[in-house]
Amino acid sequence: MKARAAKTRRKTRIQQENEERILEAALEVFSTHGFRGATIDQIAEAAGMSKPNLLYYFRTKDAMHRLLIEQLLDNWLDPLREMDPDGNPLQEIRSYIRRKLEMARDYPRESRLFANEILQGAPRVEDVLKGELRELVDEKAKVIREWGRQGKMAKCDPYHLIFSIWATTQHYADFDVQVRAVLGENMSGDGRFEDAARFLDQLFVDGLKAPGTS
Amino acid sequence: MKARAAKTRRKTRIQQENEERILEAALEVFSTHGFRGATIDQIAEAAGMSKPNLLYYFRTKDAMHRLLIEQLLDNWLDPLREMDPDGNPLQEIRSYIRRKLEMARDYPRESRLFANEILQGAPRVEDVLKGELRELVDEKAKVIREWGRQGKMAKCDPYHLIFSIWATTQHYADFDVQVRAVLGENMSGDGRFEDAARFLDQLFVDGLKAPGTS
DNA sequence: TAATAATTTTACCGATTGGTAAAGATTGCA
DNA sequence: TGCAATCTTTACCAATCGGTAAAATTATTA
Repeated sequence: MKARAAKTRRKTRIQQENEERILEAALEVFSTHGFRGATIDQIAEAAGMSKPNLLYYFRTKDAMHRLLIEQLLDNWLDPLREMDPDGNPLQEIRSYIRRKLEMARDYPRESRLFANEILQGAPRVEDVLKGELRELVDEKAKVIREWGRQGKMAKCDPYHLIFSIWATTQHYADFDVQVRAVLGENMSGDGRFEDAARFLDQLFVDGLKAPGTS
Repeated sequence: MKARAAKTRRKTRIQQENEERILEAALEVFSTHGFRGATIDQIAEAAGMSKPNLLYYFRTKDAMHRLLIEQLLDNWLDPLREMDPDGNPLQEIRSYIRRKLEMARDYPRESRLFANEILQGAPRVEDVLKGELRELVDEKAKVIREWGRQGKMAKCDPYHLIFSIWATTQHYADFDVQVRAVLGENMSGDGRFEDAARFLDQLFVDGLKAPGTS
């Protein structure tokens, strides 16, 4: 071991590459089988690596999962954070929906990883939900309620509005198989995405206009 | 073995009771861990039964899961089937949402079982999705599109409308942990349910009124 | 280039997995 | 009540699980 403090030891090129490959493979496997359903052997094979070699980089199955969830939560709340209290309400909601829908399109595995975690009781993220997430939602709920009070949009329950936006957008990632089965495989992903965006705009944006507005 | 044909042998009282207990336990375990994450030992323990004894009634893990999924799909499509082409469009949509929401409240484990299955690629129900489900949705989509054409409700993409109803209602079962974390545990389940119902009515029913209608 | 650090492989471990064989206990019925 | 059918238990199995030890190999650097 070098004299340099272990905590700050720079990452090797090989280490960098392999950790990336492993996390990519782990995301693939965890997102489709959940934590308990995933096996280290599966992940190792997907990463093109022997199991002991994988375990040289991540000492436990849990370590991989924990890191993935951590990275995920960082990005997951960003779109909601960006909702601007001083912006145009319906425009802000429209942008939020659009961003969430883009995430469902571009990062479906991350969405499914999260869905699996919640579905299975959120044993590894409960504190984040009750802490960071709840605070952020409380804050934005106040903003939305104030928008309603000022007549800038329809009055509605802001919590259930946010839930509905989460549900409808993430649905396209989490229930992708079902969506494809119903719409048929012949329509392109982009086509589905545009149709969904148009419908959700109509539902949420037109539907939540302040009464009496054209 | 009796002379009576094996296929039509009547079920014993004990058999009846134990199969029920097993399916109840299996639903509990499968719905929270998914197929691969669930173990027969877990199910047996939840059913208060030894593993070999359980396997006397269901010869494989798959057999339990298959039966649960089968029973589930039977009920799952009923609310959509009940949507009446000759009824009042917005009232029909309102009732459909209400029924789906009630199912999410009363049968959350069934909802999570289904969600787990879809999330994990629907390996065991793909044919139902592409067959029965798709046909039913196609049929109802035509009805909704016709309602729009006749000016009885706003014109919108019927497929994405149905997806949105599924997503928003099932969200309360599948993401229950998250909903509770955000809303706090102090609100009763009934309170949450009523708030959700009110919001979804506002979003879908008010939001989809025909343009120019009061 | 030699030595040292980083990486990979081989061989393995005890625990748990889904499932079986067969003996033992219980039940229902003639 | 006796006996066959049904049910339950005990004891097991091979395969897979998450993870380890340590030797063999490869890359880095003084």
